[in-house]
Amino acid sequence: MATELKHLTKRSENYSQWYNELVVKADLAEQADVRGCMVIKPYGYAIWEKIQQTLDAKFKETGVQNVYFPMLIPKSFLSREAEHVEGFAKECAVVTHYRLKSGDENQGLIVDPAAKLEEELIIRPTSETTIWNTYKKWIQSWRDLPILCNQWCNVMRWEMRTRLFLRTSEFLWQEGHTAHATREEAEARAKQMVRVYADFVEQFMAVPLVVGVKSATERFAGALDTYTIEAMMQDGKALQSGTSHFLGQNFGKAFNVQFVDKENKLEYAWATSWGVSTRLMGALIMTHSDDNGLVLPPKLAPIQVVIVPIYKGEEERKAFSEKFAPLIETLRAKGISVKYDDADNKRPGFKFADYELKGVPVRLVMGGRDLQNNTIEVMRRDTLEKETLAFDGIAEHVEKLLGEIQENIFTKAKRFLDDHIYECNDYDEFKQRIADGGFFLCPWDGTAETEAKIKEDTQATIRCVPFDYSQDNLGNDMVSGKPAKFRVVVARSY
RNA sequence: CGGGGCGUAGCGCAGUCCGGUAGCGCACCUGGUUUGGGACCAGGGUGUCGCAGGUUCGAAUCCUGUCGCCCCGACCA
Repeated sequence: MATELKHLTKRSENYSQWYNELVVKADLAEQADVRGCMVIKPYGYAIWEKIQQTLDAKFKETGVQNVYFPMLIPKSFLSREAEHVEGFAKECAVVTHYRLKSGDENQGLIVDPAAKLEEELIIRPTSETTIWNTYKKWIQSWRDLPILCNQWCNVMRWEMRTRLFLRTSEFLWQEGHTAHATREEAEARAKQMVRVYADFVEQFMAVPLVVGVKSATERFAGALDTYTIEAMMQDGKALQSGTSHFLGQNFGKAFNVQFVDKENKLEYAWATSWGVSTRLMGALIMTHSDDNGLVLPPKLAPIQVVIVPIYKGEEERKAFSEKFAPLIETLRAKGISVKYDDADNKRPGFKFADYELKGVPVRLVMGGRDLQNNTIEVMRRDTLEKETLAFDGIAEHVEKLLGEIQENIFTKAKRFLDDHIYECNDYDEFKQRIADGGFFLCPWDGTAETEAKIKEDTQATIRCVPFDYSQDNLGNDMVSGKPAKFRVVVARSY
C-alpha cells in the first residue's frame, strides 16, 4: 500500500508522514488497483456518506431531484457534441462483447467472438450525452422546464496516471444536469451551484476556497463557461475541488432537444452540469492533516467524540461503563456521534494514537484518579491540547468545543490560504517564486498564447478568474506586456 | 507513449554484483505478565522468489523473452 502512495510523498514532502501513514492506517482506502481504482474502507466511506448526505440536502433545497441513468452509453451518443467527444474520447473504457466462453485447452476463459456488440458501449466518463438523449423525450414545452436532476454514481476515466483520491480511474461523484428555457436562467443556475459547493466546502469541510471562472482552455469539454472552486493544499498547490458548467445550447442542439416557448417559437434548451467527486476527500485530507494523521472537521467526522476509559480489571471496567452511560446518552441526544472504547485488547496509548490518526475531533479520557476526583481529561485533535475538567457539565463543554474546533480549523486553513496568495505583475519574479507554491494573482491579456507560455515555462496554469478579488487597475499582462483583461489566479495544481 | 525503477511470507524489505539449506521487521496464533501516550517475555507457521524458456551437478541470484506494478512527463474532477 505504501508504495501506492509514494508518488504523493515525493511530490510533496510535507505530506510524507501523514500520507504514507494515514491512508494505510486511518483506514480510509485500501489501495489503488485495477488501473487505479480504489477500495474505500468503512471509515473512509463513512466520510463520503457525510459529504453525500449534506450536499444532497443542499441540492434539494434548490429544487433538485435525484435520478439514475445507465452506466453504459452507446458510442454514437458521445460523438454528437464535437468538443465533448474530443475531451473524453481519449479516456474511455469500451465494452465490445457481452459473453465469455471456455477457450481451447490452456486458454481458460476467452471472449466469445460471436458475442460482439453491434455498437460498442462506453462506460460513462460523465453522463451529459445519455441524459440529454433522454431529456429530448421529456421536453416539449416551456412548461416542462426547468428540469433539475442529479445523480450519485460512479464514472470511469481511463487516465494515463492515477493518484489515490485525487484521480482514480473510477470515482464516485454526483453529477447534476439541468435544462432551462432561457440563457439567463441556465447561467444563474450554473453560478448558483458553484456557490452551493463553495458554501458546503467552506462551512462543512472547513476548506477555504477561491471561487472563479475557468479560462477557455481549462473549460469542461463542451461548456461555454466553467465555474470552479479551487482549494490550496499545504504545499501551496491548487486542487480543483468542484466545477459547475454553463453548457449553452450545445447539448440541446446535439441531441435535438427543442421546446415551444411562450411566443410559440421553437427553441433549443439551455443546459448546465455540475459535479463534485471523491476528490473532495483528498482535499479534506490534504488541507487539514498534520504529522499525527487526519484532522477532521466535526461536521464531517464519522466519530465526533471518542471516550477511552483506563481501567484495571473487570470491576473497574464495569464502573466506568456505568459512569459513562448517561453522558453518552446526553451527547447522542445532542446529535453528537460518540464511540465508547473500553476494548481490552489494545492499550490506551495505542488507542490515543489510533484515534488521532483517524482525526476524531475530541477525545475524553478517564482513569482511576479521575474516577476518584470526578474529573475527566479532554483533548482536542486540532491543537492536541489537553485539559482536565470536572466531569459534571462535560457534555455541554464538548458540544461547545466541537463548534470551536470546526471554526478553528477553517480559520487556520483560511489564514494559510490568505498568506499564500500574492499579487504578482512581473514574470521573472513569478518564475522564481512559483516553485514554492501559492496562488499568484496576475494580470492576463486573455489570450491562449500567454497561458500556454506560462504553462510551458513553469508547469503552472491559470486556475480561474476569481470572483472575489478586485478586477480594477489591471495593468499589463506579465508575459506579453499587452493590456490585461483579467487578474487571474495562477498556480501549480494537482 | 518517452525516461527511470521495482517484482522474494498478509504488509514493508534484505539476499542478486560473486550461483550452494529461503531470511529480517511488522502483523498473525497460543500462554503469561501488563494497561495514564503506539507493551513485554516465551513458544508457534507462513513462500510457485511475477511468469516462461535457457546455461549449470545445482538458479531468487547468470542469459533470453514476457507480464505486471511504481515514479517523472504528456492528460485530467
